[in-house]
Amino acid sequence: MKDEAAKKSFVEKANAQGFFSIAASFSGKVPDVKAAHFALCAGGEILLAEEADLPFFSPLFENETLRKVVHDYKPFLHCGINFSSACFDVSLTAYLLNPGTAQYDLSSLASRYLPSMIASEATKEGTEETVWHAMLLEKLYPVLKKSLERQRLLSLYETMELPLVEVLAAMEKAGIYINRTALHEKSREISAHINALTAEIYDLARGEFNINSPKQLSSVLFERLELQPPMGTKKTKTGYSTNAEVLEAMRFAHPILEKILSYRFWMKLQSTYLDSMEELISPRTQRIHTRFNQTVTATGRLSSSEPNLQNIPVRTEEGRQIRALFEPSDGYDALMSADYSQIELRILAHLSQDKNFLEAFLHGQDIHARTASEVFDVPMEQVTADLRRKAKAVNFGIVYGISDYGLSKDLHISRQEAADYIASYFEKCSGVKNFLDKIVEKAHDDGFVTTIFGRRRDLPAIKSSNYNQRTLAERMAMNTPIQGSAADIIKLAMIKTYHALNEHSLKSRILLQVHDELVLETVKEEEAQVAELVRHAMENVVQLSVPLFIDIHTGKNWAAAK
DNA sequence: CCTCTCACG
DNA sequence: ACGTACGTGAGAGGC
Repeated sequence: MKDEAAKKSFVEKANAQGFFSIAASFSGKVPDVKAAHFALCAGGEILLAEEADLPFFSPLFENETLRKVVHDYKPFLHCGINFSSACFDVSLTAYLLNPGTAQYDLSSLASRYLPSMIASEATKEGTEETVWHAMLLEKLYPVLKKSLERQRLLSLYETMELPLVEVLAAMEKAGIYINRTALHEKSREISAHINALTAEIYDLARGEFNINSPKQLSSVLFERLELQPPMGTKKTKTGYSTNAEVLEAMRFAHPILEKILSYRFWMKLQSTYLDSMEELISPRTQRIHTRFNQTVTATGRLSSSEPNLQNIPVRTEEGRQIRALFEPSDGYDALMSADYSQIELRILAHLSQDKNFLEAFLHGQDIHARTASEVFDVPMEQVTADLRRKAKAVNFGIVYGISDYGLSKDLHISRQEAADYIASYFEKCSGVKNFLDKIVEKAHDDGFVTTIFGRRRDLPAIKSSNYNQRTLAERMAMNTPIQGSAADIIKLAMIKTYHALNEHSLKSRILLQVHDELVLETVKEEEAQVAELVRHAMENVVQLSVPLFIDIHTGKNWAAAK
């Protein structure tokens, strides 16, 4: 690396083509990621470097006119290497080009986008891996860049996905504090519940068995106890399904059923949210550093893993006690939750221009009550809680790509009744009906759908002769522009919020994103200012035909911030 | 490694 | 007559 001549020649080649690639191997976990060694490539010329050589490279790295081509930018940020807007992340661009695939590793991308590359070359052995990666990156760059431009995805990359990486890295680095003592206490409490239920279940089953095994449970319920499975219960490979829906439907047939449901509930909390969470507390920071994955979902949403902090319980009181374990870390006073109100239905209003939806949101009405009023033909004042519940289910169904079967199952009504609701809905909300018809037609014609911001999802199955595959693709065509536009909006809001907090030198920071919600930790003196700043950023990130609205709550823990 | 189940938006 | 709600991640069992 001390070879000045080699470096000089490398810089010349990089300058001549305006870009160079960097592959690195990383070690350690967030927030202690270290880059072990690097391979740089420009015009086929390779430079190798260790972390100690970084100062040597800083003029090259900091040159904003030179594009740095990498695969997976976030780990670079985690170890302090920032390429800002001059970064071309091939994993992100490949994701934008085809968000439906699971594979964005370099070998897969090489075989997909470099047809001249022989299969064996895409996973070259023998050569130092980082060197090979740097060479692949250099070849992939012009191909991916051209595809991105051709599909009008470059601005989405530059204004949304790339700037978001820095925000996500900061959130991952911050982590969220979990009260370990309270977690142990909760775990002991739940273990007692589980032990008691286990004994009762063995007693009622007249023998011991593994309650966690659907196979064994099915044989106990439907063979030993000779219980009758509810009509239409699905057969799995090993017997009748024993899921909550089945057990609920037959819950009064035998006292064991309530016990099983209860056992399952506590077991879920214990194994998924208490036992495994503890193992993921960083010994150094005492916080949980989830990963926010940017190239996973087909719609543009983020996902969260190790652990997943986007599915922490909230719908039951006992579940909310798990949420209450998340607290502000040292030096912070509160957690703040800011969530979009009905963002998907507001997007539906915008995309469909349906008169009822536009009017409801422009007048600040309760959208489900308004829907009930229309569908069931009663004045707004006479909408009962039950009618509202039903209308809410229909609205959800619309967003998912409705079917009478799905709605009937959700509401426990007959298929005919569900079909009647849908027919009435489409009669009253003809704008929505028209939009859904048009988007499916467009998907058939083009083979893809797009969001408000131009994110695209290919739907090749829409031409399938297989009924299941084709109708699934049609539902995706209806759902993706809605779910994906919501994802776009909150991503932009995160970028805006993050920079607004930085520009005002505020200590408060974003910790989590849960699809339509941001969770921040705040200090007392900043609370009012942060609330105002977050509201402004989230509500004004885009101008739709209807206003965006967020609810903000602050508390001593995540459950209290609701 | 796949299946089943269940937590979230 | 057919079988379907959209998008995720994770634990446990069992092959």
